[in-house]
Parts: sequence; structure tokens; C-alpha cells
Amino acid sequence: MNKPVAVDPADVRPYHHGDLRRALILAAERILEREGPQALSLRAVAREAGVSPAAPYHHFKDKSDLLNAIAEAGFEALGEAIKGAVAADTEAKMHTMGVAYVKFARENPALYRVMYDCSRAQDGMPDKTHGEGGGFHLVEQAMIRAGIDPSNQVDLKLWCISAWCSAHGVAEMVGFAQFKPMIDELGGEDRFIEELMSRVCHSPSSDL
Amino acid sequence: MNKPVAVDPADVRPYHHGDLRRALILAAERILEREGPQALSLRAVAREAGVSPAAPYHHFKDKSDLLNAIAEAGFEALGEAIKGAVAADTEAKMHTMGVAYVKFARENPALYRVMYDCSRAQDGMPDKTHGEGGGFHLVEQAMIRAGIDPSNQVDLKLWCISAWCSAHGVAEMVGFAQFKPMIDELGGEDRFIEELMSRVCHSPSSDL
DNA sequence: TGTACATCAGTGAACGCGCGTTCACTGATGTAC
DNA sequence: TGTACATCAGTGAACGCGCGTTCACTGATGTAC
Repeated sequence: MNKPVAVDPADVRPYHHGDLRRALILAAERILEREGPQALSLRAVAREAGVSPAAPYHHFKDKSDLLNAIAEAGFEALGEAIKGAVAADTEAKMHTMGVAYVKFARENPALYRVMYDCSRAQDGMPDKTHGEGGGFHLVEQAMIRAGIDPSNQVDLKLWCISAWCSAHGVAEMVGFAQFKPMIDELGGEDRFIEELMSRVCHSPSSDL
Repeated sequence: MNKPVAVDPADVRPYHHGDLRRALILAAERILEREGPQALSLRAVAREAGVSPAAPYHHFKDKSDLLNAIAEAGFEALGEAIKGAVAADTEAKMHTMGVAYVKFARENPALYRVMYDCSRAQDGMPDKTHGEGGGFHLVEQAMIRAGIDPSNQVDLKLWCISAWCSAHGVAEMVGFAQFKPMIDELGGEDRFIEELMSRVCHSPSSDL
């Protein structure tokens, strides 16, 4: 596409950034991790990326456009996390995927919050989540493997949605401070998540 | 000069309000219903209650104190909704309570959001939720009725928490626009909720 | 009973703040000839 | 190859806005004597 420049990119940030769009999303993720969702203003993101408050407008229509991009990147990462967990589990059970889902949410709580808020504000999760390699697709496969009849599409989808809902609920509530005693008793949050998921993951005929 | 002889108390709001604290909470609920959570500023609440922006400070330490009061009122209403559903169901099944939970959240989406946000920001839900007549207590009873051994307190609690998480997840996701086709196919949101809850509500030994 | 006075619960103006967004601009880059 | 020029992607100052909170104040109320 373009000839490589003779300037060491690590030395000088040129006037033209190169990939400010990506840099802004990464900056946003840093802010989320460091300060939480309520600190995520467009100005803060520009600041974090070392750029003027007007610069983002060359890459995003407005603030909500930026938020959507952040959310989409989050869903992509979530999908990868689930895929990774599935790859390490020969049986590729729902339980494994659920735990991976919840752990991703727990490791990126502020990002997860933004992802969810965007989904609610719009028409749901990004299409990618439902596409061929998306998380929803993986859930469907696991459900079929667990014995749900794939010829009944509505039933299959309902099982997937209910599982996704349960995982979402666990993801959001695990961090409640009121569960601290229970977590201590169980010996850690990971164990707590396992216990919840094993009660939440099921099909009519079998464990998932 | 003029004694307030012919003053209709319904006509004129006296200088002293009477129960501004309660009025502010009600005003907040109106704003939530009408404009959503992001419109819920302290100033807006005062405005809605017909009072100066400084007035709330005589009843609440600061904004988050007001939000907490709103959330607490919400949890109380949620508890009542669940109790009402249980009263109408002789078997008092988990399923019934779950549906009542989700329907409350769907009928008061913005309030539910504030309730959840406050729970996360603090140490979880208000103590009342866990007390004698609280929602959590009702869940425990239903779980025992469904066959969970109450002598294993940890196990019982885990079942209750996982059910609560699932209900929360369904409550938050049912409104996603991407489920619209599914809802239409099923003939309405109520049916959708029923279908999800029946897949989500279970114990190891029985339906709930 | 009337009155002085402390206390309560409002008012309304003002504060500083960070926000999203716009604007005219300018430096850097790619391309046609 | 050099150059003119259009386009791209930044800058930084400015805008109006609503916010949470504070302040000195005042009207209303309750109480002691």
C-alpha cells in the first residue's frame, strides 16, 4: 500500500499517527481497566492517546460510535477467550465455555460493562457474536453435542439464549461484595464460579 | 396581613414540604420511567419534585446517598412483587418467582438498572433482601421445597445464588432487540420469559 | 395565653468542572504531470 | 525527477451545557417560660 518510512516509529510519533483509530480503542481499554466505565469520556480517551480532543472525530462519528467500537473489540476478545477455553477442553462442554465467559468478564469488568451497555442501547450484540466463529455459534454446537435436537431450531436457540443469560447473570453478580464470605469459605473466586456454573449449566437430558 | 383562611392545601404547596424525602424518591422513579437512568441527576430529581437544587441536601448526604435510597425502595418493591407472585401460586415454585423477578425488571427497566448499579458500587443488595421476609429468603424456602438439603448450608446458598444470577441475566437480556424475531415467533415477550425461565430453573433432582 | 427564640427545611444565586462538539487552521502525505 | 496541489489527519481554542455542591439567607414550626 504505502512505502515504509525511514523513521523509527518508536522514536517519534509523527504528526500523522498511523493508526489512531486502533490507538484510541486501546487507550479506552486502558482507561477502563484503570479508572472504570464512568471515567470513559471521549476527551479522556483522546488525552490517554496523547492527542487533541478533536482528533477522534476523524475516526468516529461521535462518542457513541467510539463506544460501539470499544464494545465490538471487547466482544471479539470475549469470543477468543471462549474459543481458547474450548480448544483446551476435548469435550468442549458448556460448563467450560461458561467459566471462560465469566472469567473474561471478571478480568475486564469495566470493559464488560461497556459491552453490555452498548448491546442494550443498540440492537443487541455485534453480528460477529452470532456468525460462524462467534460465541453464540460455539454455544449452539455444545448444546447439540449435549443432546439438544438441532432440528427444533426454536428450542435449540432458547437453550442457547438461556445459557447465555445465566452466564451473563453470574458474570455480573460474582463480584458482589456480599458473596465475599461464601468465596472465602470455598477458597477463592474461581471455585465459586465453578460451583455456580455447574448449577447453572444443564440441559433437560444431561450435564453440559 | 392575609390569614390563610381560604387556602386550599391542595392548591398551594407549603414552604415546608412535609415528606420531601419520599417525594424525591417518587420523583426519581418518575424520571427513570420517563427518561431513563442517564437522565437521573440530583438536579433533575429536585426539579421534578418542584424544589430547589439545594433542597435534597437536607435529606440526603449527596447524590449517591439519594441513589441508594432509590435502589433500596426498588428492592423493596421487587420483594413485594415476588411475594405477590408466590402468594398466588400454591406450590410457590422457583419458576413462578423467577418470572415475577424478570417481569418486575422489565416493567421498571431503568429502576432495575439503578438498583443493580448501586448493588455493584456498594456491598451488594440491601440487607432487607436477605432478611426474614426478603426475596432471598423466599428463594431458599422454594429451594428446600424443591428438594435441596437445608442441612448443607453452603450447597443451599449456592443453589439460591445461581438461581438469582440466572434470573438477573434473563432480566437484563430479555429486552435485547436481537431477540425480537424469537419473541414474535413465540407470540410475545411473556411467553419468551416463560420459556427461558423453564430452562433456567432447575435443581439437581427436580424442576423448581 | 402570649412571646421569645432555637431549630428545621426550604430558597436562589453562585462556584468550578469536565463534558461533547465545532471551527478555522496547519502539517504531512500521495499523486498527476 | 521535481513540483503543484488536493486530500488527509492532526491542532488548539472556543462554545454552551448541565452537573454536584456550597453558601448566606429566610420562612415555618415547636417549645420553654
